[in-house]
Amino acid sequence: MSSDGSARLRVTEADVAAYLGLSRATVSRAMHGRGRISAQTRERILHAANALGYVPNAHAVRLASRHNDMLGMLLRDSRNPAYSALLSSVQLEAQRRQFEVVTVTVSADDQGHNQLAGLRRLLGFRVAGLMVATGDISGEQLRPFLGEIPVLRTGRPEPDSEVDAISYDEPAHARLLTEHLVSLGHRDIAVLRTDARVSYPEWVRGQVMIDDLVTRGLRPRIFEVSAATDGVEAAVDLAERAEITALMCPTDARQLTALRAAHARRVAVPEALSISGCDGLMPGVDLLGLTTVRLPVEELAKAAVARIVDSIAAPVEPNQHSIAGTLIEGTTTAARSLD
Amino acid sequence: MSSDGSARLRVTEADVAAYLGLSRATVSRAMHGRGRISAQTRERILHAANALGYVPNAHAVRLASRHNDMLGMLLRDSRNPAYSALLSSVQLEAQRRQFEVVTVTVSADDQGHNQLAGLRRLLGFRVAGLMVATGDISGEQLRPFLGEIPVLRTGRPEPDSEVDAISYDEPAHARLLTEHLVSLGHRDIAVLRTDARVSYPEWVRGQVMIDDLVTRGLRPRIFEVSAATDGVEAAVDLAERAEITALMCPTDARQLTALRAAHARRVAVPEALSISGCDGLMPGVDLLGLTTVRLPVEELAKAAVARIVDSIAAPVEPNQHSIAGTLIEGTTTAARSLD
DNA sequence: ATGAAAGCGCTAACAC
DNA sequence: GTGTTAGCGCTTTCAT
Repeated sequence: MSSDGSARLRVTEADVAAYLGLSRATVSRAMHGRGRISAQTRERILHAANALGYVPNAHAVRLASRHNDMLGMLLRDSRNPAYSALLSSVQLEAQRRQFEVVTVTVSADDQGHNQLAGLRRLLGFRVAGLMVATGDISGEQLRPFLGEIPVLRTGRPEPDSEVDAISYDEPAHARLLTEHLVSLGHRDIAVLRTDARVSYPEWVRGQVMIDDLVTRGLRPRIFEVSAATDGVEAAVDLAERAEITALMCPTDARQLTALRAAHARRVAVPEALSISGCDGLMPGVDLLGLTTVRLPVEELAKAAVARIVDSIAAPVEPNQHSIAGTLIEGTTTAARSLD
Repeated sequence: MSSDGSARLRVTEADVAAYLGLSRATVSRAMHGRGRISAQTRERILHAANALGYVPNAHAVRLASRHNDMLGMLLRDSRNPAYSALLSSVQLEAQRRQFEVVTVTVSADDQGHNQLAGLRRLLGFRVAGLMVATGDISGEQLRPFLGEIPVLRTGRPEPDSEVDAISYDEPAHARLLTEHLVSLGHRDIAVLRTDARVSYPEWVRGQVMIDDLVTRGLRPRIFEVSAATDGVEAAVDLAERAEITALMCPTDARQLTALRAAHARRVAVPEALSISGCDGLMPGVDLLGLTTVRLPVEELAKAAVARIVDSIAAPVEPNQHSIAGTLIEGTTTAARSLD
């Protein structure tokens, strides 16, 4: 487990200093650009460092220096494109602000235990702030850390009002879609509602769609999505019998399933059945012409990093901020045909 | 930029030692389980550490201890599910082996410069090994590091034979698919070939499909995929005129586009046109019934981590290892109908 | 089994 | 502007 790496990685600040007949302090100043140092020696040092292949030891730097420039991100193991997209956006945004991101991916198997272990690993790095992008760890479990380090629940709604959070405005997404369908003239609408235990955000979307439709005086048909069944077949049945003219899915993946089922049953989309999704993250979603809401991933990442950086600078009041995406009107929805 | 975190994160090894009236050395031994220490004091220490909220400073640990337990991963900024899936799998596998993974995501904008800067940042952490999961940095650019630290090009084919690599066996994937279609009786086949500059792996798939079909005595129709056009429309044109009975796409995303185009033109899939893809990573791919090849992401991640860990233990001969995925026979392909 | 002491590689006052 | 001197928090011989 021990690498006896050769040359360059063994070069230390002292080596560079000795090579130039300078002191380590001067080399240090040259490397991170702070402190008084003549432009000339600075150049010489940088040049020599490069020639010798000197790369400052990040652990030593962080141990010795006061300011912490690492952000911790706790991520749920997931193929979920929403999370992977979030990670890369956060990483890029943090980099832009000169912060390093250290990520710990936790598998969901072990209830709570893995998550807390992950948190501890992050704390070991003395991260300046913590972004928690998983719902597996409760607000309750987060509490003990709140006083010690900025914590931001990221990309997930947060029930605990003590915990600062910034998430997608899923209710808004749901309403964007219902508004879209209703304004197209649809009245007989089915909604796929995911079991909250399978996916909480999906459940929220479905539930709000249903509520909103009811508020508008409609009586949506509801199909439950669980681990066992996705409800799509049943919904398409209804479309086949012309009992519904629109089907609202909680994700684009499910929308694709619905599209496929409709196609197999020769139910024309969007002529006979309009179908909507939610996500907008699938590669090629634009080419596919899906009607959906695009999650504002980049925007969320920017806002999250900004928020956590702010609360590192000075404590902030916990707040539940959310960001809404935008409706993408594709070709899977159309005005209700009056036949 | 400086957090003056309170209580727990200020607790140090010395605090725990003082609290118990022991020496720091003993506490240290208790924390990482090595060295002679009585089970009894070990328990006491662990208990006290927990009570005081002591979390060892990872930087100090890594600076003081000999063995390096970090793996560096250079990742291309990408929404590409193949990469995000790889990242989470690698992370999980590394964790299983008690390695920490530090990732740097590089955006592709700046030719080579960003990539090298990313590499240096990784080296700063004195990572024990480097996984390079981007093609943006050439074997040539990797050369200088080869002698100093194990480097593994991961998930991408490597032209430079000096560089150890483990990647997907894209040619095998291509042949799995051609074999599948040919055995279904298809003879008039179109292939979408992506511009190599847009995506090298996609280009390989397409090119090998074409070569393999030619080898089998067929004359595939070729459609170029560039940033500007995806060739799908043209291909479906041909299907409409019954000049082809199968269309091979380089990715599942493009396959979806093709499916949609076919549907729009009322070209029945798979009756009139069989369509294949490649990836198998899209959420819901199983439900959609796509015929594709599933990239062996988990397997690759396992193999990559194993390989890099091996070469950390002892130098290995550079080698170009590749892993093939498996054919998924969906419902987008079927035997050629003889009409 | 435990403690004392010497670093690991770097930064940060404080002198000069 | 540059050098000196203490650490940062931990590990690790080497004694005891």
